[in-house]
Amino acid sequence: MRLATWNVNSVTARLPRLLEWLASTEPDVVCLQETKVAAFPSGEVEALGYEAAAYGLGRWNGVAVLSKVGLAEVARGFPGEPGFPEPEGRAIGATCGGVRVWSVYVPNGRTPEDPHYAYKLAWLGAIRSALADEKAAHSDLVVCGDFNIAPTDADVWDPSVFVGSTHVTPAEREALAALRSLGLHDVVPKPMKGANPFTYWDYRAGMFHQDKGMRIDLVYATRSLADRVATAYIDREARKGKGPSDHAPIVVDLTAP
DNA sequence: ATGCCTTATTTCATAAGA
Repeated sequence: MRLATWNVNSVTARLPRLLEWLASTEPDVVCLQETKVAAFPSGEVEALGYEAAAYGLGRWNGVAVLSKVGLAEVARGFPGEPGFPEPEGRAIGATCGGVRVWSVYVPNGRTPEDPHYAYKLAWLGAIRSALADEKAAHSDLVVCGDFNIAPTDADVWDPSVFVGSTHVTPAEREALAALRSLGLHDVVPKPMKGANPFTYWDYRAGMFHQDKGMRIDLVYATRSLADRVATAYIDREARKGKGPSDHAPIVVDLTAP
């Protein structure tokens, strides 16, 4: 099974590139974030053989799961999920080919002083509880998406730039560790060029070309799935050229169970 | 970088992103 996750930064703006990428990469299951639509373009991906389940409430956020291997038990949001204060489209779960898959878009946090930061930590605490239940119900569980946290200082291009910023604070990293303590393992993808497994580069100032990026898109999988990882890579080609997302997709190939 | 791009919208300005 080929599994992928990609923050597309608007599925509307990215639709031609997304469709081209799906056709060439041929993932079986795709987690999307920041779709930024209430009405997902299901017909376009269905034409490529995918079923689609989406959860988007407006101009911000929005997540989806696409699958060629079945799409069952779809859950939009999770029990106890906080809002800001209203619900946001930040998590969707589905069972695809026997694997329980969640696509998540963790709140950004903005700054450690911002109410959005407290919301981020509360949201992470709440999804940990929900994922504990998910793991009890599904032996093969994978949580993919834009976590908006760099797990270590090696996951940002220059730690000194991020001192005092969100995405690197101890509380955020502890929230990630709490997810791992459920028995979820960080599937670190290989960069296709250079040494850094970054998945996001700011649009400005040639950051991508200088490889000044961050690893904030993560794949957290149960041991059962992590042991099946044949390869995992960051498709930096998808970050190139005209009209890219500011995130690159992660592609994970799993051997047969 | 106190916003050097990009997105969508309550558009010719703003909010948000990380």
